[in-house]
Order: sequence, then C-alpha cells, then structure tokens
Amino acid sequence: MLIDGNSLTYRAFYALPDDLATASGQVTNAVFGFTSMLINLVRDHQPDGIAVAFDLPEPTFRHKRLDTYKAGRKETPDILRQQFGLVRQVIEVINLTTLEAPGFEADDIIATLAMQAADAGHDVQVVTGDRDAYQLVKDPHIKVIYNRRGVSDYALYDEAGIMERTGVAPKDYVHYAALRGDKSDNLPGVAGVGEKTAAKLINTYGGVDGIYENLEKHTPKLRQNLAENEAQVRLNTELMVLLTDVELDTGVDELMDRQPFDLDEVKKVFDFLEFRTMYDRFLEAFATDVKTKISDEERTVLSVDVSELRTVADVERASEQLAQATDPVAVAGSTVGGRLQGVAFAAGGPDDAGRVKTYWVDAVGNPGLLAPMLAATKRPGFAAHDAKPLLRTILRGDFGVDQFGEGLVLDTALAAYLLDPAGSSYPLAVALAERSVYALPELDAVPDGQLDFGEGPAVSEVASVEAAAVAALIGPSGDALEKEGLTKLNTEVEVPLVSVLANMEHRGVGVDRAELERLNADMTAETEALRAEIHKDAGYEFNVNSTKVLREVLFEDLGLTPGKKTKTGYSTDQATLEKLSGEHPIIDHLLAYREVEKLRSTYGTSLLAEVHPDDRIRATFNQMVARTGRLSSEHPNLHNIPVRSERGRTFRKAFAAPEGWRLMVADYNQIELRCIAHLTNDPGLVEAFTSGTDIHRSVASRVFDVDPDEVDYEQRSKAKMVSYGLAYGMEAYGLGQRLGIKTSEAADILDAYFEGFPSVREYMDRTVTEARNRGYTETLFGRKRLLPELRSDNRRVREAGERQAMNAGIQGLAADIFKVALVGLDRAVAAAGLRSRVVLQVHDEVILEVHSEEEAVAEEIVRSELSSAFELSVPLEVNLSFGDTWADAKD
DNA sequence: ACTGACTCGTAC
DNA sequence: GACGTACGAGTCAGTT
Repeated sequence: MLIDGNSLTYRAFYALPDDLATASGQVTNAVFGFTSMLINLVRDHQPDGIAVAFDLPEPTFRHKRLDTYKAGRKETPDILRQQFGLVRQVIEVINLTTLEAPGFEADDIIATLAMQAADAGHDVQVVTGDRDAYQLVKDPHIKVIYNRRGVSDYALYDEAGIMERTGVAPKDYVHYAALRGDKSDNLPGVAGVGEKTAAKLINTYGGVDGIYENLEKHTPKLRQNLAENEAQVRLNTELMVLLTDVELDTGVDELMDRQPFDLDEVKKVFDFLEFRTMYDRFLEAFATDVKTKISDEERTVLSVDVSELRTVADVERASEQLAQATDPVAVAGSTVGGRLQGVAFAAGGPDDAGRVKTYWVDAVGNPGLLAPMLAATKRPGFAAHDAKPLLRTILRGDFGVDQFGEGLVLDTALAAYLLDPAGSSYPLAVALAERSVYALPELDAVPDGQLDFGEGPAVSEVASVEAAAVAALIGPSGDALEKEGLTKLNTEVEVPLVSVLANMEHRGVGVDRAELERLNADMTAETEALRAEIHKDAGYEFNVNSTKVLREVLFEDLGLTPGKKTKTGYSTDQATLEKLSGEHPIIDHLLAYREVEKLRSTYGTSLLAEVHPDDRIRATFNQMVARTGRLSSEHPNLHNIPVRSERGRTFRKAFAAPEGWRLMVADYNQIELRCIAHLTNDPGLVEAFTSGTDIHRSVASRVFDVDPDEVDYEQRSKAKMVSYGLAYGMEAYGLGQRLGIKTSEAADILDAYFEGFPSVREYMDRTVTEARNRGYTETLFGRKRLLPELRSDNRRVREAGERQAMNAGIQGLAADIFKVALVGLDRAVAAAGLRSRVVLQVHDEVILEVHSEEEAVAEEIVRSELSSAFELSVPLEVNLSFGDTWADAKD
C-alpha cells in the first residue's frame, strides 16, 4: 500500500472542522483525519507493506519545465503546515516507511515504487486523492484507492473501474487528462473539450497523436480548438506522466519487511493528540501486527498440525491425550450463520518451532463425536477466547452436552478485560502480541459468519489456529492475572459466571406475546391521538419526533420562553418542557406524547421484534463491557424495562411465567448505599442501616437535625437524592438542578450531610488521591479500573475521572457481590435438583422461573445465597416476591 | 439505503 | 461544566 501523504492530509484538513484541537490548543483536524483514514485502510486491506510519500516544499522538475505549474494555489495555511509534523510522527511511531525525494512529487515516488513492486509480482494499492494516479492502473497488479472527499469516502479502482469512471482505459488516461486539462495543477485543456469529448476522441483515435493526425475529421470548431492548443496538450502530456525511475533509498523488499513498533510509544502519541476512541480502532486494525516490544524476528509464528477426529476410536485416543494434559485444553469453535461447524482442541502449547497439535471435530458431519470430546475436557478443564458465544452455540446445537461450560478455567478475552476494562473489544491477536512471543500466522481467513466457498483456509484450520493461540496464552494470561491480584476474582467469580450467563441467554425469558401486542397497539393508537392534539395546538402538522422542528415550533412560532441549550440549540427535553407547563396547552400534550412514544418505540415495537417462535426473548448479557464490572444487556436491553412510571411498568406484565410456573423476583435492598456504608465505615451510616428505620428517613433526620418521626416528605426525598447522588460524585449544582432548588441551598444540604457523615467525605477524598497516585482504582474484590484521566491537564476530563474513581469502588463492589450471588445461586439451584432456573438479571435483581412445586425451597435458596454472598459491616437485605408476571411480583 | 453525530429517555 | 454505568430509538446531514 502506497499512500500519498500530502493528498490525504490536505483532504483531511479541509474535510474536518479546524476547531478540533487538544486541550492545549494544538489543532489536530488534519492529523486526526489522516490517522483515521490510515486505520480504516489498514483495517480493510491489511497490507503487507506500507509506505507514505510526501512532497517536499521545493520546486520539482515540473515547476522548472513550466513556471506556472500549480500556480495560483493558495498558500498552505499555518494550522495545516504545523500538522504535517504530527502526521509524520504518527507514521514514524507505527514504523511505517516515509518517502520523499528532492525535485519530485509524492506521485512520482509512488509510481516508481508501484512499478517496482508490480514487477516483483506484488499486488499494489495506491491511496491518493490525485487522479493522476489512474494511469498506474494500466498494470494489472496496481489498483487505486481514490479518496474522493472527506475522510471516509473511498473508491477502489481497477481497470474496469477507471473505464467506468473516466470512459477511457488507464493506459490512455494521460492523454485524456491532457486534453481535458487539470485545474488544480493550473494546466488548461482544450476549450470545448471536457471529460466526455476527451474520452470519445481518445477512444476513436487511440491517443493524442491519432487525434492530431486526423484533424480534418473533426467538426470545424473542435478542429480549431484542438489546433490552437496543440502545444498545451503536448506539454500537459509530458507533465502528467508520472516518473517511474526516481532514485530512492528504500526498495520494495524493505517495505515488505515491516518493522516492529512499540505499543507504549504509540499510546503516548495518541494520548498526546488526545485521540481516545481512535486508539481502540487502531488496535483492531493493526491487531495482526501489533508487535509491542518484541521484534518480528524474535516472534515465532504459530502453526498447527490438525488431526480430524472421524470415528469413536479417534475420539477415545484423543481423550486419553487430553486426560494427560496438565494445562487446560484450549478450545475454539467455528460458526456459520449461528450454527456450529466444528470445534478445535489444543491439548498443549507450541513446540520450539511454534507448532501446535490440534484435534478437529466436524460438528456437521460428525455431530455424535462432539459430546464425548467436549466431555473429555472436563478433567483438565478448558480455556477459550470469549467462551460465552461458543457455549451458547453448543447449547443451541443440542449436542447433549449442557454441562460443558462448567469446565471453563480461563477465558483469555475476559482476562484482558479484567486487566484493563477500558477497551471496546479484546481481540485475540492483540492479547497474543501483548502477552506472548508468538504471532498469528497469516490466513486468508473467511470472515466470521460468512459462507465458506472453499477459497481460503478451511474452518478447521482457522479454529485450530485460534485454539493454538489460546493455548499459547494460557500461561501468560494466568501470570498477568496473578501479578495484578485478579486470580481470585477471575477463577471464583468471572469464569464460573460465563457458563451461568450462557445458560441464561440460551434459556431466555418467557413473554406473553399477545399482551405485548396489545400494549403496542394501545400505545400506537394513543400516540396518534396525542400527535393530532399537538398538531391542533400548533395550528399545523409537523414532525413531533424531531427536536429540531419542535424547537422552531415552540420557541419561534409559539413564542415560548426557551430554557437551557444543547450543542445545536434550545433544549426540548422533559425538564425544560415541565418548566413551561401552563404557558401553553401544547406542553402537557407533548409531555404525554413523549412518554407514550418512548414506550411504544423502544419497548413495544422493538421487544416484539425480539420474541422467538417459542415465545421467549433471548438477550445477550455482556460481561466485558461496563468499566465498573457490571453486566450489560443488549438485543434487547432488558436492563431498562420501565418500572418507575405506571404506564411504563405495564410492559413488565408481558414478561410472564409459563403455565405451572411463577416468576420469583429477588433484589438487594439499597445495595449501593450499603456498600458506601461498608466502605466508609461511617458510624452514623452504619447505625442508620442497623437501626431498623427507613434509611432515607434516618439520613434525613441526621442531615436536617430533626427527630426521625418528624422528618417530612420533602426532607426525606432530599436525603434520598443526596444519598444516591453521592455515589456518582454529584456536586451542589447537580443536586440543586435535581431538587429544583438554588445551588447555594443544595450546597448547604451537602455540607450538612458531610457533617453528619464525616467518614463519607474522607473516603471520597482518599479514593481519588489513591487512584491518582496508583493510576487505577480497585474494588474490595480487587477489580481494577485504570484511570489515566486523573492526570489529565484538562480540568473537565480530570474532574470526570475523579467522579469515576469515586463511583467505581461503590458500583464495582455492588457488581462484585451480585456476581458472587449469581454464581452461588445457580450452583445451589442445580445442586438441589430443581427445575427452576434464573432467567434474568438486572444489576441488583434476579428473576427466576420457579416451578409451582418448588416455590418454598427456591425461596429459601435464593434468600440464603443472596444474603450470604459477602459480609459487609451492614446486613445485606433481600426483597423477594412471586408473581405470574414481572409486574405482579412486587410486594 | 447507510452511517455517525446528536438528542432524548429508560434502567440501576 | 456541573451525576456514575449502560442500550437504543429517532432525526438529521451527508452520502451512495
């Protein structure tokens, strides 16, 4: 891949706003755009060698030939010029080759190397926004990735593409362009000849010579124009031809030998430029060649020796091998369209040459062999990279092995998450590069989920390589967890949880489809009626869902008083609307519409779309997303099913137990506040929890200095708000907003709180200081969260980091306790031989489908498992109730 | 028809 | 700018 660095940097600069800058004021739009483009290119094309060519700020041979060449170009703006240095810095730190040659343009350098590479038999991609490069495509090895505009609009042109785009073949491009001219190079073409005519002439007469030999055949006007401009056309031809014999000190072989780069250094550059989300994208794109501090030569490329197991005897022999293994067996599956194709097993790590012996079971051809082979991993246990999807596919395939997941002893993706939960994903190649001396072999992999047409490597090989990489990572991942004090959390909580969640996902939760349809229909009718009311109020029809349009209706046409602003104009959110209530009848209608429309769109329509034919919803519970250790839920998100509003809560009626079963809902009472009490060990707070009176009343009594019985409703809700806000690092301003009181008044309440519970403030201060010094926070269970933000120069970033630090210990501890409970509960329910099972989880709440004959024993187990999950200095109280639906199970 | 930014809103 | 952790619907602008 040969990149025109100037061209891309210019495009990026003009495509992105120049207020994109670091906290210290360095404008970064061009370097941001360039880096983003580079990452996309590498991600999409995975080139073996990369070079970036630059123009030098001095005249080239073209300027010398024609002094008006590129005349009239605007001078490069200063804020762009500064950024070229940054662009080079990015290129340098990734160890890509930079090329430049005095007297030549980047294009000529690219053309020279492209031809050399093509001659050596390599496929070449030229990346540029300069059309001159089209001429290179005349060589079938060369293609042009043309950056049309902006930073994400690329076209990949091969010969046919150039034909389609220009109407001429690549070999004719120079003549075509010479006739047409090039404005940006200040080369005029022939008057009256644009792209269409130029193409027609070239295709009729073969080239410039042919056109001028046949002058008499053209129409009079065209003939005259051509004749008058012949000198210009000849000159254009000369200048537009790219040189392919520039002397360079870098050859093709050097390019193909990519040098290792230091990941820490890359991180530093990205940190300096404040490219935060881009770093993750970078890791993914460069995943196969992240080499960190170990150079290429030092790395051993993994290879696999795959034995396919075809008979029962094969499996028996393999099982004996597995049984002798001392390390867990590395397992990797291969799926197509959600169906398991097969599973690869590696019973030992790489030999000196990086070779790993693997077994492969074809789940489609030999489904019967899978169960005994999976069962054979039971004794040494197994390891995998992101095991949950594999477990779920195995459960779905119904191979008769529902106990398999319990044998998991290490998940290398999960380990990566525990070591630094800030990532957006945890690719196997990155883990391998960061933690081992091995590298993945290059396979032209069939992308996951796509059909295998027999090209590229077999699924058995892809899965085997993955198993081999996992086998190579077992030691280092385990060591890293140990070093960070995460072993216990990993093996006792996170790893066992994987199969608990896989089973929950597989089982799904029962829903009453008819009820859901009724709710959806009711709400659809109601939104339509309310929308009509709103249109009547406004006097005309408009898109009520559009905040932009609504903003105009309310604050321009109806002349209502605007409140707070968002990035794009006056806000129309609920808090703003509520303040306007009474000014105009439209407001109350809008508020009602918003509520019902939200419910209809997010919960009505979309939950219905998730119901499987067996009337169950199967969400995915992510274990590696939330930075605090909580789980998250998606497809659908079952963690935000409404409960606070009467109307929203009705959706919980649609989550219903089957005939003969009931739902049990158990949740922790005030678990985060109890965590605060434990962590701060504040005597007042601990006392408040043990006294038996309502916690918010108790807190209010201390804050407002009144007898607990004298606490009024308002005082109680203020206390409640403070208690919760605390866990999030809320300040006086935010509290004031929430309570609808002045900031100063809110500050007084906060002061009173901290006076009443002095250890709380001490804890918060201590937590932040400690996190700043260590670079991370830690929960009681040792779960870490890295917080580089705490050392940021940007106050906003730093203060956000402080709030995250305060919150992580509290939210994280609650999450840890809950996970322990969930694992214990699942085990206990199974051990008791119950048919009842956990079907849902919502942060501090579990929902079980309980068989009618098992209610008493299930209740006993759930209470005991939840309340004994962890011992705090205050009791863990559990609320528990039964119902036919989620809505009914409330006491 | 797709994508990303934005706004808004739901849960704990 | 001011409350932490999530997911997702819908609009809009830019684009194919």
